[in-house]
Amino acid sequence: MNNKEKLRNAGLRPTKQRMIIANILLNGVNRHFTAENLQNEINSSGNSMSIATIYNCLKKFRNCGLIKQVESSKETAIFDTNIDQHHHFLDEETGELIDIENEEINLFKLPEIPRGYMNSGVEVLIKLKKQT
Amino acid sequence: MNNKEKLRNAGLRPTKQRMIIANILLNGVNRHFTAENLQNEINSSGNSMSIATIYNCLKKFRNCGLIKQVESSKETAIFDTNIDQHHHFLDEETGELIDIENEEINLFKLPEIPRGYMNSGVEVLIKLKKQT
DNA sequence: CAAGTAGTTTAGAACGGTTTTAAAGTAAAA
DNA sequence: TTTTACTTTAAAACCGTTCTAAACTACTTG
Repeated sequence: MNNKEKLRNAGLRPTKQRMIIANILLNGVNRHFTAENLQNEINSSGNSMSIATIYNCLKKFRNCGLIKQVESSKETAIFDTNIDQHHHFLDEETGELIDIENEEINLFKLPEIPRGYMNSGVEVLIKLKKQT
Repeated sequence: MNNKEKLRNAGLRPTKQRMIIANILLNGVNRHFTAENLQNEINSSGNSMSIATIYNCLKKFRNCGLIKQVESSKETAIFDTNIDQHHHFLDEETGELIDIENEEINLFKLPEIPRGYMNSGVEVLIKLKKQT
């Protein structure tokens, strides 16, 4: 399925701007990025786009499940093109994230989900520091 | 050990402001809170404190290990008086966090830590949504 | 195809949480 | 007591993100 179809399937109009972003992000190579990273990439490809549009687009993509947003206490929002359930290493010094495939972690025992709620995803974060 | 001693042990001068905050936070009852939550609490106890001081103090407390900061993609920083390794439920709608004791989750298999790094803490986040 | 309409993009302003600044104040050391 | 280093403060600055409202564009309907 091409990116135009992906957008349509997600209920999004394939505008020029969304196609530029989809072509950068949805090429099968997983990555982490911020809105600013993406704007730099758009600029250096000879295009340009308002930062507001980039945020709008990332929010729409996220709400449609085309990308994910990572839970991280960094000041800037970090997005992830890997939408499968998976986990992360976090380099606490640099903030860099490294993917951990779901199968690499085995959660043997989980607590009872509070009444009235359902589990909507489990994320494991392994914090790293430089070896001394 | 009283709070004055805790501050001294952590290498922090027990100033009036730090004592006010320590007395609120370090009373053995675990909780999550933001800088603003804390300021409201200080105000309603008849004291007052600059928001800059509150941030300074929370950062120092965190760096000394007296409190933790939670990994969360909320826009405001969330702190936690529970400094033991533990995990969280996250209500995705409200952002509310609920503690999960370390023993309630059993991580059966962990991935290999990247070369040159060491594991400095594992946090599991179980995202919750309202049952339909 | 033309006209209408609903959705989208934009620059710039506004926002909100956090950090910086620089001056005044305080704790500890000498 | 005097000195020194650290701390607090209000206000300004900062920075990532969202809002505004006007211009624009994709799609629908005739």
